[in-house]
Amino acid sequence: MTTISARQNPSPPPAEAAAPGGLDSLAPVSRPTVQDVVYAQLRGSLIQGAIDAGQTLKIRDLAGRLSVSTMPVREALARLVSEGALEALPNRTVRVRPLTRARLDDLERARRLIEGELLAFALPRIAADAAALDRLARLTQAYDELAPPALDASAETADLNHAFHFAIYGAAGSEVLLPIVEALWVQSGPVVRLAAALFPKAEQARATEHHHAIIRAIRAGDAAAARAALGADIGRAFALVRASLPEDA
Amino acid sequence: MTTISARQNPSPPPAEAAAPGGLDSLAPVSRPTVQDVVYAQLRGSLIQGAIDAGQTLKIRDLAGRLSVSTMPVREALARLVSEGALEALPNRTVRVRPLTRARLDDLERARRLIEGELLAFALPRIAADAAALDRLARLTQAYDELAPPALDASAETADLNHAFHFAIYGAAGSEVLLPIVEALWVQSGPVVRLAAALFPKAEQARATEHHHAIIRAIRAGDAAAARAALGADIGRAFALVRASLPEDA
DNA sequence: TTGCGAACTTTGTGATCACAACGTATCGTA
DNA sequence: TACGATACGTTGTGATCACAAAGTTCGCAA
Repeated sequence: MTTISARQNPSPPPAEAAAPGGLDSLAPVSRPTVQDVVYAQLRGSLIQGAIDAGQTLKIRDLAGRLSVSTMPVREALARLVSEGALEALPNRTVRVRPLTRARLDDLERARRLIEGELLAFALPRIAADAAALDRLARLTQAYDELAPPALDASAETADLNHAFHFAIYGAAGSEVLLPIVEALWVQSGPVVRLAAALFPKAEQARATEHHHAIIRAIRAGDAAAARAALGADIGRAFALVRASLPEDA
Repeated sequence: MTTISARQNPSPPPAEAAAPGGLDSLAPVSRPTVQDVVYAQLRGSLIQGAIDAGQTLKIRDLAGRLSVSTMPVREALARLVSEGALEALPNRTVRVRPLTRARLDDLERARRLIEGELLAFALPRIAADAAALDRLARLTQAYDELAPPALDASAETADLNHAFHFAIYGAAGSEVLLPIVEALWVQSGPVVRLAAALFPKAEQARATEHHHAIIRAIRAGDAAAARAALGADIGRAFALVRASLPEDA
């Protein structure tokens, strides 16, 4: 797997690629730490459903794969557990939360509620912002062009879908709700993976259809229609997974 | 401050207080770790608003106060940061999130939305459960009896208020939304502290009035009225803090 | 053959050490 | 006197070691 260059590695210093011309990026954010990279890596894998539900994660194993010490890994795992993406068993081991019927319903309800609220709040702001509307249109177009050939559980479709939704949610400007929705998406990782694997290829087009409907509703300033389209988009994946749940609960 | 007995302390083993009669508690949960205790301690302090907004927390300082090593403290702090209770500055230091006008509005909106949903979902379940109704009634009664003499920011009133609300929310049975609301309450810690300090003592009675209204609405099966009463209960503290916000934003 | 127990392995948790980055204070110089 | 640079202290982060508890496997006895 990918190797993360640790800070205190015996390897020579990476020389930091000093900005050739200007004042670097002058962004106030400091250089990301190793644990941030580990966290982002695991989070990305979870959000794409790259790790099977129910699988247990071992600190030393992950540390070995990523060529870091156990320290950043355990902190990253702790963060993911507290976000609900992973589950801490009484054995002190952590695993990807398994999908049950009750959890599926619960997740869908939470996402419809909160994402619907963010959409309704963002709607007038986006409608009044030509640049934001343009960005959304370009994202759906990219999604359209990508969908037919590579409609399966590819990382690109997942990323474009994520980008589209969060371009909307971010416009709501809620520092409180946005990270909550991000956490819900991480928890929904196994759902989107299953849904993508289950969908007959012809049906996949419906996803972008919902996106188009959302954009139309935003342009029309119709909050109810936008919320309905978003609900259909969310419910699509959940309905399919729910129908083919192999488990009992 | 309180001292937490660490697992590997040079002190003699605590002998574990073996259950005298039966099979221990036979609960499947393992003994809480040191970091859990540290986390619970900090979380409780935050939820009661015992730590001022904007104050920075230092790992070694807290470790010294609690008589533990830095290890459990940094993990507990990381958990609280990922829950949004604390804020990680680019300096790598963490502090209690300061209250701004925008954040206040944001928090209130999120709480009204999610707690209202949980209440609406729990309402028919509670109405059909005599024991649950009784528990709520007893909690409000305890709150009533406590309110007049010790209405200030005492830990007891905060705990009883917390118990009342989460007795309702827990009945909704949402494993996804419940931890989210818990996180929102931790984030609201400075608000309730400020509100309790600001309220004229005579006005404090209104809090229990909202609780009574919620119970009446539950008994009547009136979801709209229940949601309105809950919204009034939540909005009460926020309105007062908002009116006396010393900050600019 | 099956059930139970002991020894080993695995794995998470806590402690301690080392290091880098940031902030501050103090001293020197213009 | 004021400005700046350097040195020191503080603090977070990562690595490594030590330990306890849970899980696993192997062997022995009924």
